[in-house]
Amino acid sequence: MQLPERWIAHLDMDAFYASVELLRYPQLKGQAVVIGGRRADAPQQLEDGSWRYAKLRDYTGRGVVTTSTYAARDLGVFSAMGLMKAALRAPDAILLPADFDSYRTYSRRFKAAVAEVAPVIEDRGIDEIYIDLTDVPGVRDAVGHDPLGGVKAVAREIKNSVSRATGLTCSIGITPNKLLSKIASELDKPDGISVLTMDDIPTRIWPLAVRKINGIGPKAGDKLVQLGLHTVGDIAAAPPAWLIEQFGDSYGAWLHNAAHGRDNRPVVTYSEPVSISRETTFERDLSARHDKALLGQIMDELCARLADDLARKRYAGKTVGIKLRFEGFVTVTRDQTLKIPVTSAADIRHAVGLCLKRVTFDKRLRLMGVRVGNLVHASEVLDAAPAAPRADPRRAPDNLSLF
DNA sequence: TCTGGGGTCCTAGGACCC
DNA sequence: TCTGGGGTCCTAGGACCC
Repeated sequence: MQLPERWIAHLDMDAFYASVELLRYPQLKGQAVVIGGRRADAPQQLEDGSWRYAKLRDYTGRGVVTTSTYAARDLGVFSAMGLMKAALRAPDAILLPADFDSYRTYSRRFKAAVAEVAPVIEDRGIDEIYIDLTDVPGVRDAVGHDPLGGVKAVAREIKNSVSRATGLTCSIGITPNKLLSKIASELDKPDGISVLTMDDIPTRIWPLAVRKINGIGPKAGDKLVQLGLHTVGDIAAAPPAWLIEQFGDSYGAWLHNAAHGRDNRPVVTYSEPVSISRETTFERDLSARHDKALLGQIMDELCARLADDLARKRYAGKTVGIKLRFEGFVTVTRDQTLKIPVTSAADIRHAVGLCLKRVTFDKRLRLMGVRVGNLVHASEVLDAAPAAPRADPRRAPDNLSLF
């Protein structure tokens, strides 16, 4: 066996949100539970101390499944599925609203627990991370005699540490790179460890569906299947020149490399945010004419929350953007880059007004969002700089006239 | 039964400058 | 007096991910 230059782990918490909820409601263990919906759906404790839960069948609205327990998945309920659709498949499943504060707490805990064993960690969101194990003593020292054994022992150590800190299980894939590890962590889920070398690609990776590769989404997946390529092995066997013809220089070449398990991206332990945003989907579609006041109010609220986020994270941004989604799911964005970075709700709201002027409102709205990009640290913004044009609080700014 | 909210990255065209 | 070639910034849309 050719020894890899790196050992990269991908750690994925098992049904993370649902598992955190089961710590709070252990009596639900084994049941079909779906996370999603509104705060109003939170369980209520009755006088006799027992709990009353919302059932999926009683849900009405536009929410989606955030996560589900494995019992719910057995009934065909998966992440991103509309709750109304999920209710058809599992009407008796229990519905719990998402509690992101709690999930963030457990997220910090599990990452700290991993860092005690292996400190080179790349954050990939609330419930997964990449870990570079190459220089972890238990891995490095085993290279000479039993590399795979050393890697597995460290993986067990990480899982034990996570379990002690959180009471939760996770699945770990360990391979020579991030691409393969991401796939490997799913091979033995939940609570599993999978170690793969490049030699395992033909037997363990090539039989998998093309969508198992991180970076092949619904569009590329459909196109590949349309072209007769169903498995990763099918892509690997395709002539690279043909892939490039079909998918373009960049993506075509990437597909070829990915199918052969090649990926040299480093584990990145720190990154600055690029943008911060807030958006909301309405309970019912709103008319720019009819619901003007309400839309103006919602936009004010979004700007206020975004300004809060910026202040809390100590960022300012030079580009303000809006996102509008109309009935029919047609999405439109408009950006406005300013001379001076903004932080205040009023300055954001003013720039939003400039963006809104460039949109035609001929359909009802389903969603509105605000984003601030081109971020700079708040400390780098000169207070002495001339103030950006501000909305006069005594008068409705003219941009409000659009709503 | 239509499809949340928070992100990143890529592409492609036009403006503008040298 | 019909028109090159970069580089960079801005904008809009879209794919993809958790």
